[in-house]
Amino acid sequence: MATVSRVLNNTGPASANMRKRVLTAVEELDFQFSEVGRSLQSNTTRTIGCVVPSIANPVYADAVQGAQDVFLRAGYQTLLICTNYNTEIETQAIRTLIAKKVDGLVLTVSDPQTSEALAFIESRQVPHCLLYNMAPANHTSWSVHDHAAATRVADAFSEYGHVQTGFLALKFLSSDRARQRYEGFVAGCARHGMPKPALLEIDDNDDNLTKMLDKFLKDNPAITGIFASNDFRALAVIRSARELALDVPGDLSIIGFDGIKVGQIVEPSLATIVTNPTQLGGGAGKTVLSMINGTATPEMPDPDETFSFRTGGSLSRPVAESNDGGKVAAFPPSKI
Amino acid sequence: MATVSRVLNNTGPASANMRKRVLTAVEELDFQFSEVGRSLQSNTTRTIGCVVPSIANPVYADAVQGAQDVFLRAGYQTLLICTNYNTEIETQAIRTLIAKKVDGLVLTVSDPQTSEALAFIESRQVPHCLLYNMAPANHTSWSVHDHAAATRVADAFSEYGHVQTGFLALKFLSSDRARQRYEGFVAGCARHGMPKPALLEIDDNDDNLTKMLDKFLKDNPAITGIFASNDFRALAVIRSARELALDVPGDLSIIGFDGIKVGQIVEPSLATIVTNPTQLGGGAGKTVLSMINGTATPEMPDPDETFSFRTGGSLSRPVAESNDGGKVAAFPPSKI
DNA sequence: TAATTTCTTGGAAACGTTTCCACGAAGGGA
DNA sequence: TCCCTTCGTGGAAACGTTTCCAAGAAATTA
Repeated sequence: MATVSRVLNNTGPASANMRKRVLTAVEELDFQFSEVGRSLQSNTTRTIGCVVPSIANPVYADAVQGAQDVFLRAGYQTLLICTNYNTEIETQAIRTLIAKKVDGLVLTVSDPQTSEALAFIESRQVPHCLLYNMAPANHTSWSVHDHAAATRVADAFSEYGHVQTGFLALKFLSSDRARQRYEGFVAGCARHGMPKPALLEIDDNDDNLTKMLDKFLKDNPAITGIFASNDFRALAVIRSARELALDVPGDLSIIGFDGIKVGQIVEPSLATIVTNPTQLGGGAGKTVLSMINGTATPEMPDPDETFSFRTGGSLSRPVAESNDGGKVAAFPPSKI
Repeated sequence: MATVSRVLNNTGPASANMRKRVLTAVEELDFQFSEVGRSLQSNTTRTIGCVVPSIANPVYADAVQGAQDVFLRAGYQTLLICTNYNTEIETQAIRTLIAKKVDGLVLTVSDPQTSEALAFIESRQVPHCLLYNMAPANHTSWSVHDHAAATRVADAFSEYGHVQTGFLALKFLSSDRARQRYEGFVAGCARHGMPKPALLEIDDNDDNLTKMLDKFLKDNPAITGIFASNDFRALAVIRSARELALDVPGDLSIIGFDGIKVGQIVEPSLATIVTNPTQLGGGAGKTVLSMINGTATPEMPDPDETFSFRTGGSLSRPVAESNDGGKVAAFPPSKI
């Protein structure tokens, strides 16, 4: 048995004869080591836990894929758990993953400040890296600098001559990410001397988005641009605007967030903040691996490089102020 | 030690006093069983392997999510591997998963007929269920009945008065799924007395789709409708058509496949085959669990219920044949 | 009170590895 | 030829559980 271990792992000596004997036996029995026994002995599982809210959201899906690729290349496998934005599942998931002795964790928690899961991880000293969260002290996180990105959106609206804008998000700005975006956007607007953006909060089922948008625009008639908290909602707003017989971008300009691929395929194309989920997921993955192996941690991108602004057909100067035709207005002013 | 095991697992007797002693010790030491030791002893890991090409594709992402939800509810966790359509990784992944002693497997392989991975699984007798594959003998699979669905697309084109159509797919119809769709579409067209659809094969990077589409339509001037092998490609075709100054659906009708959400948000909305990846993933998950527990296998949906056709603004009667305005033509004939 | 049963507890083996260590067989030098 | 070194091999312990079994304590019965 000891000999077999040595031969198959190429550790320690073995005569040529013995080597052959072992190998033929392995062949014959179709033998394969049990990783469970191995893990017990080595106290390592070559498995990384990955916890995200939902991979139905392409942002997380891409991030998970990015991390998973990194892990696979390094010989690690990925134990995936989707919490469906449920804190209990989140906590439970972490407990189980740690009981399963994962070598590390990549995770997006609902609220890093209060997360039981995160506290538990700390107490167990498991190598880990956050993803899409604001890192509390003593944690590292790969995420989009939401605040700065949202400020950039305000810049864009300002450059195109918009004054009164709106911000569309899920009710109660439920995630810390949404809050960051809202605050960044507010700050950006303030910096340009624009009035504070009006807040349009919606439910997740956007059945009545058109009605809500209608009311919102009637309540805030000066609004010429809306920043939606993600691209899907931005596209939904465009559709609703269409139903209200509003011209996008002439009557209403829309900017999204995330930079999903379809945004460039549709008409009008979507002006948006482009992010790189795969890169973030991969980065978080590499960070965890570096913690495990004690190697140098990969350098994180500059916060301001975690996103970029991409203009598109959904953004133009407001018609009322524009002195050229709608078609031309779809192009950015030369300065940009 | 034996006592601790009994107390914590509520198996076997323990005096009230002892019970308390154990529990306080557990509390004090923050003790938690190692699942590794447990697995070694019980020969079970409460882990299911899940192998798909890529979760960047929302179809697989949703399917994985569906399976994962089922597993989580049943107390199982999911070891996810994305193969990036690479057969070597596929084979390697399966080997490792089996070495890790997963209790079962849900997987999409590139070609079930020749898959080494699948053969390996069979030889090891691991409970498993295919997903989005045509099941070879002795295997079960949850998948869309691609052939029938594609036939349905031909029906739709026929109902709307189209005669010459085209089929757009990746080069060489690389997956068995794409082949099934092509064949089903061809069969459907034949049944309606329509000529055989022309085949437009593209690369994955659709930079030059517009050019290829242009040439394709010039080579086949009678074409009035295109069936794209998935929704993203359908949307891309719509964009390219727009660039070629073609009216969709007037000059060219488009039907997609998958039924992704954005299809309903964009303008024109996308006529497509709607599938339910979450349901399929969940079904495959339940099937594996039933194999593990020896319970009754869940009933699979009728093949013809694995999809439905949803019409949309991208499909109408061809203008040349239409005797009413384009707007009205966007609605289905009353018969449907 | 003694004998018998029931209840509680801890020892030991087993699961499948790896690693340390000791033992025996070669081989080389004197 | 004998001793010493080197090499190859297998025994044993350890990793953390669970489960079987035996032993002792307590409770019941005669």
